[in-house]
This record gives sequence, structure tokens and C-alpha cells, in this order.
Amino acid sequence: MPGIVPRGRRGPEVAGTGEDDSVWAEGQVRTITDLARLAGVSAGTVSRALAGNTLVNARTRERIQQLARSHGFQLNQMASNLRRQKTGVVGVAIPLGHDRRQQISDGFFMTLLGHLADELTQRGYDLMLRRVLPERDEDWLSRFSGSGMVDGLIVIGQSDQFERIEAAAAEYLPMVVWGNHQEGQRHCVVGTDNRLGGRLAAERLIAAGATRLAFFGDAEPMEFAARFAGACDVAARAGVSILACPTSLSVEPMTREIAHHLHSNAGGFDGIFAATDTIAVACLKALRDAGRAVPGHVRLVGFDDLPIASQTSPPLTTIRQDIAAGARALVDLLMRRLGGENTESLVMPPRLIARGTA
Amino acid sequence: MPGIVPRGRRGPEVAGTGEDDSVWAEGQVRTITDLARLAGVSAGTVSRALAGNTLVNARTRERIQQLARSHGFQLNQMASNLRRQKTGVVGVAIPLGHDRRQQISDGFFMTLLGHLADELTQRGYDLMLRRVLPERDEDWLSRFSGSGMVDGLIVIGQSDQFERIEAAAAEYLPMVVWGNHQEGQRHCVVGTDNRLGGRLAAERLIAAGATRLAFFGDAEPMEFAARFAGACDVAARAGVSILACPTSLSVEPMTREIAHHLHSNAGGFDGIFAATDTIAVACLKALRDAGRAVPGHVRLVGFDDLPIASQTSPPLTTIRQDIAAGARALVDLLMRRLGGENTESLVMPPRLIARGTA
DNA sequence: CGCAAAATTTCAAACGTTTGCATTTTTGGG
DNA sequence: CCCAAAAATGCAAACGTTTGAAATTTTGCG
Repeated sequence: MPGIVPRGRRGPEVAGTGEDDSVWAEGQVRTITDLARLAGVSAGTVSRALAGNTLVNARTRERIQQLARSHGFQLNQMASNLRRQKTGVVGVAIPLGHDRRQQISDGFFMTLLGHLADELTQRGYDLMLRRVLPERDEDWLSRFSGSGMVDGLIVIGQSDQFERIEAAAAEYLPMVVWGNHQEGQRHCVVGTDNRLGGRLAAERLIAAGATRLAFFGDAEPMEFAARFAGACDVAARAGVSILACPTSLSVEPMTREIAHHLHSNAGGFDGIFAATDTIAVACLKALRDAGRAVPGHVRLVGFDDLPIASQTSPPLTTIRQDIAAGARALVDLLMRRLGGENTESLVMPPRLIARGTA
Repeated sequence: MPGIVPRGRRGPEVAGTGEDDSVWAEGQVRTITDLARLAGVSAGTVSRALAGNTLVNARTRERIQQLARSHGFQLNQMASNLRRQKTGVVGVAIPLGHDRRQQISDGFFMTLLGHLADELTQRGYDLMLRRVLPERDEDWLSRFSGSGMVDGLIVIGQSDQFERIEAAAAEYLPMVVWGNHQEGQRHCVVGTDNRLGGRLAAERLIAAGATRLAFFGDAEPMEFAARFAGACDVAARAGVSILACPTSLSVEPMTREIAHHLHSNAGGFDGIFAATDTIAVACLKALRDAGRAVPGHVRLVGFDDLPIASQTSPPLTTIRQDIAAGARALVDLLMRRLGGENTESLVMPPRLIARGTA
């Protein structure tokens, strides 16, 4: 099988014939021991030398590092991890409770993930991504945290797993969650004040002249529920109605549902608060197709301020979450927790970005 | 420090006082040995039992599994991996050659990543994500593959690292790359026939009445270069001009550059081929802002067929890459390579999705 | 030079599994 | 009941590093 070079485990080691390597590992310097033999020192010294430990003589250290480089030596992380009881890997779990598909390719998640990758890389950590289906695997959380494969965990979105996350938080310190904050909760969460965001959105719609509101989105996940609740606060105070229009996040159902809502509640609302920019964009399209002017007939406010938000026409008025800052905070808090600290949650303020749709 | 429960390594083990656990690990059953003691069998038997090995008596097996469950026992993957010389993890590397930022949050990458996560999960593999900056770290590829942390590698995008990838492919089998295919290349690649895609785009623009074309995008990365080349093929054959308008993928520079191109080449073209849907959407917006009708004055074709493509108005005519199929193929080929097979590259046909902009 | 202190290196025991082989127990046919 | 074969279990050596502690070498000062 030419071209195939297995990382060959070597066979039973017969008493070595001097400095010559066994036939199995043709000259390859695979282990720290190989390197030690080559350098004429012990494995321990090589280990320390590669780690830059000043315990070993500067000259020796340099020589060994040089040798390692020239032989393309790679430290076996697995072994190193086992011995040191840490991995340099942070797990990122995305629980897919309701909306199985799409959630991960939703602009928001992806943007957050990108920023997380940046932040973690910068601090020398790798990122292990795992999508979990809680209904298939009850034990997803302790499974991930207890696997020994990750030093800590970032959970993106609470989905419908609030309770399980709470339980895990009691005995697993290095975990930080992106999501909604609830009075007195145990787990450390980073997120936007969704309720306040909902208020801002509703206020804006009303200020723009809306008198009958509609909320487009799935009010099941906590974050969305809070947004909805915020809007309800304001609607109640202002004495305007608000209609819940369940809308999923996957593309096809979403367009179908939006069309349905627009059709069956034709005159039912003149202001839409979309749970997500993704939904808002779809609404904009549907409204245009239905010949309803935005913001003339219907006002529209989104949530997130994803890149697309500024690319529609008219550009989307929306509630901004600072995703980059969120990612930074998640990683920062996790690092502190890895250091044994018991950190508080961080709730960031949302900000209204007034553009063309309301 | 209440609430903090380290995975406590236990102290020096004094001769055990019977079945009672040492004070250090308060009742926790952490290792397979703990479990073995509890079950009154040897560690080996426990290991086999947990693995479902039929060598151990069915009754014993069930009993041990039950015990493991009830004590929330988690196998230490690190140790298991070390011993078995495999990890169950596939590395996904995203080299960021040119366009450092945004690339990862670009809709295309993210969608691909989402599908990869799905496919890998389904086959019982985890996904380790690593963004690499080749200019900072010459050795990124062998570093990743040789770390012992991953069983195989998927590289997303060749960036400007074609040569390095070629070199790695010579000695590292389990690697598959998303990108462009070049005659006689060594590494196994999955991707779309970008050149053909470019042709389809240009043909469509011309069929829609365009007489002077423009290409918006960075022609540096191979994939984009091929798209451009394809468009050039057709333009030359049809005797129409084609203007290269360098455009980056990051949001702010992108909008700036597009505005600039539209302004300084006001009458220079009446058909735009955008290297990416993301760019196309921005173009659409800019054209509208400039008061130029699409497809009346200017025809527009994108590339990728991202979800947004159908959400603009008019909806985007674009060249579709089947991202889900791509992800499936990447994983499939990688699995075959993990099995020792030496697989061929896969070049998928692009497809024109005719919508409203050309 | 001699000798203690400092600097450097080696030794060997972990880290928690897996697995070939040896050993013990069970089974079943005579 | 006996004894070989089959089934089940135990033993111990890996996997490749890291790291106290012990052992060795070098240094520096009188």
C-alpha cells in the first residue's frame, strides 16, 4: 500500500542492536524517547527541554529543540494531556431542543461561534464542537464535561434544558452558558437583557405609529420568551394589542408560516417585532411580495443586528446584541472559572439600531 | 470554596481500609478501578463490560453497566484514546490566508461547518475546530495532524496554502480538503466545478442582455480565480468585455469597495457576476441605493445559493453549490481514508438557479 | 585542592485505559 | 463423578508524557 504511512505502532521490541532504530519505525522520531536516544540524554530532560524549562542547561535545551525541529518531532498531546490532567480544549455544546435543523446555521449562532473560535485560539485553547439532541441523549451534559476531553464547557443557548444545566452547574464549575438570565439562577450565563430588548423594540414600533403589534417567532426558548414578554410590557402600558405569531427558524417552514400569518391576519397588525433578524428579513420579503409598504403600512423591528440587517432595503431597524463582546465575555469568564473562581453572570444591554423599517 | 468540586486527583493511596474509599475521593467513583472494586471484579473485566464485550458474562456485564450508570461513571477518554491510539475526533482546519476576518462567519463556511458537524456526529466523531493563520505558523498542518489529538483532518478552503497542503498529502493520508480541483493535484479535494460555475453565470448574464460584464470579488483564492476564469472564457467567446473589480469579504470594506466600483465605473458594465452571494446581496443594495434598476439596468448573478439568496427582492439569481452534499462527501471520503483507502477527488457540478436578478 | 552549594541530569512512578495471555471457573458428555 | 472444552475472569504490560526526588556533575570560594 504505497503512500500510506500509518503512525506505526512498533512491534515487540527486541533487544536493540545499538543506536539503530528497529525496522518497524524506519528512522522516524516518534516519541520523546526516540529523541532522547538521539540526543544522548534521558526522556525527562527532553520533556523539560521542549517545554522550555530552565532546569535544563540552556545549551542542551537549544540543541534538543533544534533536533526536534529538524526531525519534525511532534509531541503526542494525548499522552501529555493524560499525564497533566488537562487538555487545552474547550467544549462548545449546542443543544438542539426544539428547532433541530438550521439553528446552527442561523446567522447568530455562527457569528458567535466564529468569535468564540477567535478568542479561544488567542488564548491557546482549541475548540471542540458538539451538537446535542437532548431528547435522544439525556446525559449529554455530564457526558461532555466528564469525558476528560475538555477542560471546560461553553453551552450556546439554553434551549429547553434550563433545569439540566442548573443541575450540572451545581457540581461542575468550568461551564459558562450563552442565554437568558433568570432571577436566582445558578449557572453562569452571558447574554443580552432580552426583556429590555423586547421593550425597546415595542417602544420603537409604537413611536413609529404602530397601534396593533405582532410578535413573530417561537416563544418557547427562554430568550425569545423574554423578548416577547418585554414587548408585552410596553404594549400593555401603552394600551395596544400584541399578537403572537409562532414562527420557526428553519427557512422553509419560516416562509410558509410568515405567509400564513400575513394572510390570515391581514389587518390584524401594523407593527411587527421579529424575534430574530433572520425572521425579520423573511418578513420584509413577504410584506413586499404582498404589496404592503414598510414602514408605510407596517413597521418592522428585528433582533441581533446581523450583517444582513444593513443589507436589506430599506435597511432593518433592529435591536443589537454585541456578539463579539459576548464571545469575549464567555471566554473570559470560563478562564476565570478554570482558575477556580466562581464568577457572576453577565447581562449586557441591548441597543436600538434605528434604520429604515421603523 | 463552597460549590467547587475539582475532579480531585486523589492523594497517595494508603493501604485501603477495606471497601471504604479513601478520604480524598469522597465516595466518587472516578476510575474504572474504583468501579471494579465496587463490583468486586478486576479492572479488565469492567473495561470489557462497559465496552459491551461478550467475553464477559451477560449477567456480570449488565450488573456493571448498571453500577456505572447509577454512580454517574464517565470513562476517561484521554486515557482510552492514548491506549487505543485513536481519538474519535476529526479536526477541521480553516486556514485564513488573505481575508483574515469574516471568512469564518461568511455564510458559506458556516453552513458547511454546520453540515459537517451533523455528518460527523452521526458517525460518532467529534469535531475539533481550529482557525489557523498560516503566516504566523508555518507548520500549522503537520502540527495539527501530528498532535495525536485527531484521527483525521478536514481542511476548509485552500486559501494560499496549496503547496503546503500538497506536501502534507504526500505523507498524511487521512485528510480531505474543500476547495478547487487542479489538474494532477495530489490531495483529495471536494468542491464545485468553479470554472463551469463561472461560465454558467456569464452565460446567464449575457442571455439576459448584458454586453459589458464585471466580476466582483477577490480573484486571489483559487476557487474565486476559477470562477473568474470561467466567466472570462464565456466573455471572450461572446466577444464581450469583463472588468475585474476586487472586493473583499469583510462587511465594511466590501460595502466601501462596491460603492467605489459602482461610482467610478458608472457606465462600464451592465452585468455583474459576484464571487459570492454575500457580495451579490451587497451589490444589490448598493445598486438600489444608486438608483440603478436590477435587472433592468444591471443584471446580477451570485454564487453559493445561501439562504439569503431567496430572501432579497428581487430574489437573487445565483449559481448553486450543494453544500450539504459537499459535507457528506467530505466526511465520507475521510472515513474511507481512515480505513486505509486512497480516495479520488470529487468535483460536483454547479447549477444555475434562475430567480429575479438576471 | 577540598568541599559545600548550585546546577544539571537521571530515575521511576504516575495518568486511566485496553488487551494478549494465563488462570480459574463452569459446562456437559461420557 | 471425571475430565476436556468452553466460558469467564484476572494479570500485567503497554500507550507516551510529566515531574518529584534522587543522583550526578559543575561551580565557586576559602
